[in-house]
Amino acid sequence: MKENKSIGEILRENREKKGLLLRHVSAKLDIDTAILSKIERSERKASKEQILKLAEILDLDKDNLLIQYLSEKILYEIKDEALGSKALKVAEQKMKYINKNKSGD
Amino acid sequence: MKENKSIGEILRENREKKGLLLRHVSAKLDIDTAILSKIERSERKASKEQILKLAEILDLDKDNLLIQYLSEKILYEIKDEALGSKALKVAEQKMKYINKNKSGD
DNA sequence: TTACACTTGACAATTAATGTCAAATATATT
DNA sequence: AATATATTTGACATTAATTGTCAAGTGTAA
Repeated sequence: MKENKSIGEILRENREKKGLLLRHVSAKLDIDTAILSKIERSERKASKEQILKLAEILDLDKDNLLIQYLSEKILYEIKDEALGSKALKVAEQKMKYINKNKSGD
Repeated sequence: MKENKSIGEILRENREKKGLLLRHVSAKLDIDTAILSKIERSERKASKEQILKLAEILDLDKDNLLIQYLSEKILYEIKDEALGSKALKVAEQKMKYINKNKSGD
């Protein structure tokens, strides 16, 4: 029941599945291979633009990849916080509230 | 059923309730009044340290204030994202997974 | 019109994010 | 073993975001 892959793992798996080298993909992203290597090993974070480009290059679903990316960003914010779980729940509450009241304002 | 106050609103309300001036509180925080003014009007974000100090100064529950603070930080990350809600849900899933598997590792 | 609290915006300093490059490590292949 | 290729590592440069100061402005009340 292995279900939790990091963005980095997803990117590496799919790059290798397509037989692409860091060199090939990083060229399309217009960055050094070093950075892509770090992104795949979760040593650096990608930018949103890079994620979208990577989805194209690797034929991955953009929305899915973006959701994974954003959720990692969220977790990064609270990773060292004892109250992280509670903060997440409150954020969801607020989100509901915002969405409910988002009309002409 | 007004339930959603920003951290800034909470801070201002409680500062005024105690009859304190920006000058008084900002001195304790060791910052310019301008910044505190901006924090209270949500024009700037406070730091975690400032939030904890403010909880002390204003006699507010630290955990509560911190949760509010963190949840705002989370929302800030996804405020312009169409997929924000979904990302939040996925973050919660991942959080559960992490907490479940956090033993000696 | 003076006094006081707060706000605004231009700017400076500091810190974090994002990138390059060259050298170090694998891992094959000859 | 030696060469070739792919990836990793870390020192460093550049850029962007955060966090702050300061001085002038606005609002309100004595």
